[in-house]
Amino acid sequence: MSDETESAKEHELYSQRLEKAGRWRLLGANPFGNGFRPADLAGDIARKHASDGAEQLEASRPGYSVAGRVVALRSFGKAAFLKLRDRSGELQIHVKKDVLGGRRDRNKITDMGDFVGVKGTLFRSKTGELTLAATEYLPLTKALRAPPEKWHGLADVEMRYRQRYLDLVSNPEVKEVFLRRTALVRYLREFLDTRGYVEVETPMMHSLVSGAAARPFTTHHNALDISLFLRIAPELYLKRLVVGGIERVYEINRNFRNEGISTRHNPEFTMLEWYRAYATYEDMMAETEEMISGAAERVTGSLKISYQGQVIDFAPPWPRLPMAQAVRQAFPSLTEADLKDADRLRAEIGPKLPESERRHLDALGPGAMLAVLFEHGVEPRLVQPTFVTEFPTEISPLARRNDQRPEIADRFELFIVGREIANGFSELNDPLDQKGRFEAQVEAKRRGAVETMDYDEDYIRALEHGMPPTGGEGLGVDRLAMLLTDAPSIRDVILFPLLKPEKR
RNA sequence: GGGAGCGUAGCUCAAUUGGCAGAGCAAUGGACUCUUAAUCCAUAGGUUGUGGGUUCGAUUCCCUCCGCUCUCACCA
Repeated sequence: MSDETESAKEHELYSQRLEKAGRWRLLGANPFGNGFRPADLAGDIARKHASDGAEQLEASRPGYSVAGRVVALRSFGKAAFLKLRDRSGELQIHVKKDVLGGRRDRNKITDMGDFVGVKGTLFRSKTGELTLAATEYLPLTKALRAPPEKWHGLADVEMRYRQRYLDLVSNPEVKEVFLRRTALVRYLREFLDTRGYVEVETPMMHSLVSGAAARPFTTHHNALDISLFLRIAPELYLKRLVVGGIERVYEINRNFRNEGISTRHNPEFTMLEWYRAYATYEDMMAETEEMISGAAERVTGSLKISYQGQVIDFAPPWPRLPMAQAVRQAFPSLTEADLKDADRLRAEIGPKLPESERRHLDALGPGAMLAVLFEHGVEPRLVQPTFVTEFPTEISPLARRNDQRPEIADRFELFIVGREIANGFSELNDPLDQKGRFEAQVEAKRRGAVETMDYDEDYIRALEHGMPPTGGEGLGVDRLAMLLTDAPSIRDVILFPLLKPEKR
């Protein structure tokens, strides 16, 4: 540790452990050695013998070898109990001087956090705990830094995110959260795979901004000397694949959006997008109900979960709520005709918003204004799973127009605990209409809007070759993981959330 | 960027109206061959985030800056 910013105390603790590593070497053990191959797993042993009595074990004396991190250490000078943790769980180890003979000092130079390998026989201690009595005790890796406080664990929020490895060691429940997230992703893949969807990987570096309303990160390719954008969505590439005949296709991967960080936003986040030829947005809603309720059941064991004190019931079917209807319920003074009048809507919501937000309203048309009223008046109240339907076409540049009412799109969003979890629609496969929508986006960008899409000529060309009628959807995997793990912040379900670089 | 809060030993936290900066864990030395946050004795560990101000005296009150958390905005 050559860091100048370290305190004298840190240096002292580090030096002590480094010195002990040297003592390991004197005893013939490499403090960073390799080659010990445990035959068994601590947690498996504990489970296998959970109901075995002391006499039974005394008679059979089953032998095992395990390796793991020392997470508890109680020394008695000539004997010690320590607790070993490996990927399967924990097991207590008993080390005795008279058994280890000449190597007895090894337990004296073991610290919390070290990795050791142990061979021994199983017995029950006087207090009844299943314990492996060491016949061999081998230091494997010296931890040169001490773990966090053993009782309270690591509490500093920043340190937990920045040094996630310590968080995982110190707060065992954190590992459960991430295992559950992994189980969720595995379930999503399985769900789609069994329905004939093909998983693909499309570019993350785009030369155009497309597929969502967001500001991109910019990067640069040296050899080609071109600017590239980290993708904000894979949407247009996936639909090109539907054009190409991959009629059911999905991708689970990262999107990058250059925006603020909050408990619900990380600049890189995981999105599932899936597309299904010959499906409508209504089919997608049905599939979403099946997928998410199935995920809840698989991952939590129940269709009813508790999220931050609220009970969420995933049992389908979920209500379909047209946006205009929802807004009229929330703002009873508005008439049917008012909903098509941008100025009337502005007058309704404007005074309730802070100045910083109000000035963004001026350029918005009636569809976008309706969405603003929805976001403020309705969204936070949608606690139970709810599909909001009949989105204005104005804010849905990639979605198919409704046949009867061209001002609305065949689109829905799924809300749970006031958050958008998924967004799906019948895809716009009319290249002429799509052209016009892109042009409107370009025009908006020219007027100064920042979160608009570029005109994608190749995508238009693809549509001109013919895309079958298709339903598509995007689902925020992190946000769903939050719900299913009862996590208050998106940072709790992302192993390494974006942080400012550490000041040195 | 706005607002609120926080910053004390390696970790988790105390410190009365502004009056000598403390505890537990971890560490070091010692005792202890059945512990479960082991126990007991002893030791060491601090520029109270930074810089300034008020005061006889500041962890405490005021200001600057830095960092973090929450929140609003941006954004799904």
